[in-house]
Amino acid sequence: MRIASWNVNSLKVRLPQLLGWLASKKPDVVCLQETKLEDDKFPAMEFEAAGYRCAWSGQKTYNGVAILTRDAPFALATGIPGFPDEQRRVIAASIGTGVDSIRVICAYVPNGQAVGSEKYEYKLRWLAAFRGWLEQELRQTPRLAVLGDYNVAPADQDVHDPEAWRDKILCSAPEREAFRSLLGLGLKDAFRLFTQEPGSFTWWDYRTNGFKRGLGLRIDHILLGSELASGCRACDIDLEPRRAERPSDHAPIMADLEA
DNA sequence: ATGTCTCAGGGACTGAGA
Repeated sequence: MRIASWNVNSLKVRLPQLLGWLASKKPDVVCLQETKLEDDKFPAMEFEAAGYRCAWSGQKTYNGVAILTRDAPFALATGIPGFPDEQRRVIAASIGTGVDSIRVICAYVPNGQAVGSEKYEYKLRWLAAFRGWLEQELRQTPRLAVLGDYNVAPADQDVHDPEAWRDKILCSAPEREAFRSLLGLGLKDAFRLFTQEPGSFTWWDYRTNGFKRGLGLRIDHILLGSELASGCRACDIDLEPRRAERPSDHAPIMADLEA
């Protein structure tokens, strides 16, 4: 089973490219972030025609998340329990039957804007609440996969110029500590289960022409509970969509799981 | 490199957010 995550930066703009990518790469589960669509505008019909069932939680202009699955998703949940938030940033769904079922969480972690800003404080509060929720979910369902745009580059090797980014947003010590505390729950960073090329990134700033210059960060991640991690065969970043016309600023990441 | 892309409001362009 192949599970993927992609921050599409507007599902309206990226829908044709996403449909082409689904037909070409045939993932079984896809977590989307920054759909930027209100719920009544979600293109469920187009995805169903492509062979996917959907769960979504969106809003106007910003944020918005969705999960596409081959089989019908169940036990849907939106938002972090006990953390009231207007911003649509998380959705969870279960797929499969019996002992083979897995719990999928799709997350769009706040960007944080700048270290020390109000949005940064919100990001850290959000991540602390997120950790508490994942701890509960792991107790109920160890077969947990948490995919999304974490807006955190976990280590210097995930940054094209670590010195330039030192203590900057996406790289600051408190953000990295929050990410490490997720791994402390027993979750594994699927990408780092394998030998990877140096300079492997998932996001490049539009403004600096970052992709062509190799100026990227690895901020999109697939975290797996230990059981799923031990059955993970591969995890790769797909650069092809980032080379397309009108690309998202993010590339998709995909993991191949046993069963 | 205050660089680009996206959306909303309003009906050309500006401001938000990333």
